[in-house]
Amino acid sequence: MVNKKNTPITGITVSKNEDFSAWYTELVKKAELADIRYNVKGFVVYMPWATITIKKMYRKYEDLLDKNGHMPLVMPSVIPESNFNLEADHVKGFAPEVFWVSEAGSEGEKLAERLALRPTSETALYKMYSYWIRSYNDLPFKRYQSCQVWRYEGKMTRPFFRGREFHWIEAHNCFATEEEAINQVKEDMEMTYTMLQDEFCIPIIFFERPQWDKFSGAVSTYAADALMGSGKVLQLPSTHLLGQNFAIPFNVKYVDKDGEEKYCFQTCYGPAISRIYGAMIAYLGDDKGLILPFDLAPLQIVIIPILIKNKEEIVLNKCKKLFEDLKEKYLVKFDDSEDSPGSKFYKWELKGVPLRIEIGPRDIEKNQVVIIKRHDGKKLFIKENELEKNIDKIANNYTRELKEKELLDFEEQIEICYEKDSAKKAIENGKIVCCGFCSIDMKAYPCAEKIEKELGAFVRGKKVTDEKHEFSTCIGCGEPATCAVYIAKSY
RNA sequence: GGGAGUGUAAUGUAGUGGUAAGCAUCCAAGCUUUGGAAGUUUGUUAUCGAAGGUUCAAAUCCUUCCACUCCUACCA
Repeated sequence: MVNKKNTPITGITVSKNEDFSAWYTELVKKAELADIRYNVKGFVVYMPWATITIKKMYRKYEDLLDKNGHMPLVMPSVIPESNFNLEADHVKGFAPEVFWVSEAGSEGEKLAERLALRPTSETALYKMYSYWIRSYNDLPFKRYQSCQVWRYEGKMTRPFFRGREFHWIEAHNCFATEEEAINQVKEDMEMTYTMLQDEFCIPIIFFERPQWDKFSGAVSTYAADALMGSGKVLQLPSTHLLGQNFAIPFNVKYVDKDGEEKYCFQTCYGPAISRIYGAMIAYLGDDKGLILPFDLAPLQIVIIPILIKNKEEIVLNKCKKLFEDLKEKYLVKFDDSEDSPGSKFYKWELKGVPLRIEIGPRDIEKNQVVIIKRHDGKKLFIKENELEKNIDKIANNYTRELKEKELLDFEEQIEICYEKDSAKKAIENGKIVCCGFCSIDMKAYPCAEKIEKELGAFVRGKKVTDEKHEFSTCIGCGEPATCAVYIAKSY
């Protein structure tokens, strides 16, 4: 079969390297991940192909939270204004992006009290926590919910990355001591590494955010930045030490062993699954389309028959038998549609199916099948009698291979800088800058503002673990440095 | 929040005041095909983003709104 000149292009037409934005838009549309024709800004339809993977991601995350002692619950999606207003910094941070429900019914009757569509659930949950938590026997108290939240975003929305409605998990925990709360933050960070790096193949690094960049109402914020290559980072899950900032206004107290009433120490953790999905498909995908970790693919194996006139039956039978053998263990499809083989190859590569099995008359003569791996395009010829064993091996190795291929060495991405000029150059060269800073407290904010403006990049914070680099002076003001910070461009 | 652009069928487009709109893809039916995007025949689908306005006459000109795309700012 010969490719004709007027062949329509149903695949992706732009290169990811040359025009990332256009590439992503085409990927979302052509792989049928989201439909943006719903016509409400920032609200998109999640199509089955994305929804299946997102549900699998939720399942993995929820299993891990369960294992670490969290219990699931489901909160109402509206929050009374009086509740919402209880913690001053929190209100200040979130009020500009709240959607309000203010009337109801065909006459447009005003509600006695406005209801916020939750932008996050602290102020919904903690009202209930004050009922539920009575004594030290109730602690630690660990809950999570998987839900949608709404934020009235400014101009730029993009499917999965940033919507006015997004899908996440939020975990909200209460402890008797600050130390336990700090340990929870550490556990949250470990969970994040397990999920994002090991399961979803996205390289990340955790930073303690500067005080001016923390979650509204928190004592401190620890956020994972995904390393998207060429020095740019993307904020992914963050975990927050809330101290007693919410416990006091919401009256989240317990009676301790000594009979005294005490306020809890709280933490919250918010992995936004929809954004993680966006980051994953953006990071792993290539010019042919999606690439997915094996466990997360809606379809893991597709079998494509190569039909030659008068030899159809033997090929079809062989494919059917293989399909029957594989379907118990894997998500497998036998694509016997009328399209030509080539068009099927393109289609399933676009969809990111990890393994493609081709069977044609020539293979049957040689007692073999052809297996092609999506993530590296490698073609394997497997003898029929070794098929089962080999498929298991290939499937088991797929995600690990993908992770190794995509893992970035953080140290290779950074450049140590001692003054502004070299830092500026490093940022321009697509590096993450590591430098000395006066501090990450509010008093360093003017310093950060100046530097951020000059470099066109942001102070992401202090690295959470094993900082190796030391600096004597702050890159902004020249005063003695108290810490090393990382500066990077962000998406 | 600031800037630039776009809106005609499911999709991509032609159509710059005068016949309710042409083409291709998709989709459906048939025949011939099939080792990287098949060919062919027939058929279905649009009151031109929405609402006003100008005009004898509007997809086409004007106003407002909505949505989308890109850059910038912010967040998860």
